[in-house]
Amino acid sequence: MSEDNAPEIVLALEIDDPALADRLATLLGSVAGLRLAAPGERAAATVVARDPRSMPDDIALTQRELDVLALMAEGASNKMIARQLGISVHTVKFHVGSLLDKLDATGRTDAVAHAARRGVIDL
Amino acid sequence: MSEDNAPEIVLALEIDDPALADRLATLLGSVAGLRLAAPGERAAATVVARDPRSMPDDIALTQRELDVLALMAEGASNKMIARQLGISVHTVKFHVGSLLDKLDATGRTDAVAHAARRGVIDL
DNA sequence: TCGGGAACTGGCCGGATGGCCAGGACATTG
DNA sequence: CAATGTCCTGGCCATCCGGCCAGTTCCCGA
Repeated sequence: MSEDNAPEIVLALEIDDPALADRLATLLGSVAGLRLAAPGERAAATVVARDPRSMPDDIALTQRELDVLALMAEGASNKMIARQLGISVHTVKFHVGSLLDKLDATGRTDAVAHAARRGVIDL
Repeated sequence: MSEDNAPEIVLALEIDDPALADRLATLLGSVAGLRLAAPGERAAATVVARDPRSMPDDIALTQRELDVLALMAEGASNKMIARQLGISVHTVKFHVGSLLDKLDATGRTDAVAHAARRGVIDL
């Protein structure tokens, strides 16, 4: 069908882990319609992978805390989160407090930023 | 050779351009050893492409708003931002208000999340 | 059986936040 | 010059936030 109207897609790699980078380069390099970017070449898309070592130890968040965190990232207020999860505002505050503590954040905005930075959530 | 005991590499796609996203999804979806991530699934790597033309509106933020936004993303309170920028808390609130309006956010957490999503700031 | 963690709820309170009103200074552009 | 836009400041006020105290149910592991 559409082969010639679409030129090769140039992909750049930004992978911290050398092993993963090598595997991806091998896999992607042999795909027809794809080409890996030369150093400095402008790519249509970039494959990025955060360094797994940047995540110390899994920051043990409970399921409920993840629920609350996700809604926080949506900009939801405590009241909204409470309604959404069917719990009381007090309980939401309780979980938010735990989140602030575990994520070493000073406020909910900081907590979401930290969580996003660490890959705990995706914005 | 390298014994490929390695499982599939899960790839997430974050492509602004729907056409490019579709082409990449088709190409990458048929590569042995690769799998595209389900929505929200944690991926080993992410393919990103920010189409500069996809945000021509560029959400016209003034320099001062960008200053405030950056500090907000650091989790700074209005008082801290005021001290940092050498302006009054009222002025900070003013800029925050403009930010909330321009970014269509309900609060500072939402504003930071939106800005990060749109690539206005990097967490 | 006796912790202990997770989840949940309540009250209280100081401070932060955001919306609204008002104003002035300063530079760029028509 | 006048207009526009950015930046700055002030007050007022309803609401929200986060921290503190307290308690209750579960369920799991020592």
